[in-house]
Amino acid sequence: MPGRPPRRRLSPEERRRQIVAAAKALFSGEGIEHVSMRKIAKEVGITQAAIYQHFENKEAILFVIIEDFFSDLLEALSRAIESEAQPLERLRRAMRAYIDYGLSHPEAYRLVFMTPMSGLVRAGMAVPRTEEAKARPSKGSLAFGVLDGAVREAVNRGMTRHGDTDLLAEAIWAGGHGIVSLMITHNEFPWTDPEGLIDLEIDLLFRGLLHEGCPMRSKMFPTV
Amino acid sequence: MPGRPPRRRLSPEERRRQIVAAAKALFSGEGIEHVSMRKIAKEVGITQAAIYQHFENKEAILFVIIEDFFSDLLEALSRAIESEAQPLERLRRAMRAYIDYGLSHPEAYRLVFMTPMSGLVRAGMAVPRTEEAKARPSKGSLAFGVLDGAVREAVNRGMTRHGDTDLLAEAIWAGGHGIVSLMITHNEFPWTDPEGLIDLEIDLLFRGLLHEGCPMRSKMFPTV
DNA sequence: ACGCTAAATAAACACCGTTAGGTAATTAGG
DNA sequence: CCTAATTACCTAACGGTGTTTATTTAGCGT
Repeated sequence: MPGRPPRRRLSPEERRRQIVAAAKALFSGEGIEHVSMRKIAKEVGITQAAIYQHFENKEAILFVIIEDFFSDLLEALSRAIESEAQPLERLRRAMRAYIDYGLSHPEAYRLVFMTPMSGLVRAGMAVPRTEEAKARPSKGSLAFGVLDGAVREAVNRGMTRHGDTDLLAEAIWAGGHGIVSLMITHNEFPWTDPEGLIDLEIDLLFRGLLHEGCPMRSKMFPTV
Repeated sequence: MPGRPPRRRLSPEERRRQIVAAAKALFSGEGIEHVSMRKIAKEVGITQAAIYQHFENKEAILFVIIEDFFSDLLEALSRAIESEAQPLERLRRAMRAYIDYGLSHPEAYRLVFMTPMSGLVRAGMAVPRTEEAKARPSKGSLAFGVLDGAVREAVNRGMTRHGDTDLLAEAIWAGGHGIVSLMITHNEFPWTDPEGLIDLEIDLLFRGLLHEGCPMRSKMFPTV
């Protein structure tokens, strides 16, 4: 009978890489719920307890995944707007890129934006408004900054109906998030037209549901 | 030493009520993650295994909670629009009621609308479009129907920029969901003005981000 | 070649959802 | 009223989870 394979010692850096890689694989494969320390360890070829030599706990592994998520998101957003000068089109492309990125990374998106306290706060996404975030901006806050910046451009040029940039950026973000979140959670829902829904959501946020001049009682822009 | 307290047998109906009540209490108290069969059982005063006499599994308990959630949501939406005739104001009130209800039941909302496959599909919310849902509408599909109906009124009266009622209802829903979902998950996020954000989101969906006549390249309403 | 550091291990803890099988309380039938 | 059937409930266990402790041992520096 073969004795168990000889214990191999790897450099901490290499093992960390392996562990994160295995976690990511299980992650996007079977979904966040089914990523366990034991499965990660088996994938890597070590015992579950060995992981704790390299990560304080499970959260610490997920934290790395979250950071990578924000890093890739930032790159996707930046690439989406880089070759465009018109502010509104920049904003539209940023939203579209955000939605596309979210929908193509559903498990990570769920972890970051749909799990209490896992993403934003801990990864320090926190809109670049706090002093701390302004000093050492995280990839997350930079990602939000892309959206925020696009909105700011439009506001500064007097293109918008409303002037509070911060509030507008949050509202725009919420709209995009609503689409991503809903389609991820209920991907079996009988959506009439997913692609059309995305376009309509963006258009609604930009142009509104109503015909121009259609009167409506509204707290922010009372017409009636 | 006192022998263990005598075993008390209750009627299945009464026990079911107790179990669901205990689950709901733990639910909104400690959050969905920390609701376990053992804790429910301890709260009720029975052993964990006894629960399986009344519910097939944990999901079955959550299912009852989901049904109640939809039932209460439907009532909240109905009450919000009952004394209003103007279509747009009915729609606005329905959205506001949806958001308020979600934010005041964060744990249940998370379970229903932010957990894969738990809510809509299984509770049969499924927009009242499928034949099955039209025949025996669930509380969930009726709740969506309130939103759907309000949108339909506005569309029928030619008040809207776009004519696809189904798509519009989904987009409006996504917008409201975005707010609720984001504020629930990131309730520690430095929102500049939560109340203002809700109003702005609704106004954005109705009136749009842009000044009237502000040109923008758009897939749905090209102006440039 | 030796000794030290630390990566890896084995074993255990407390928790989870769920199941099998035995006990006993309630109820139906005679 | 006594018996028999039903079934609510319990005890014990299984395999899973994250994590901790004590121990072994690989690999590097002297």
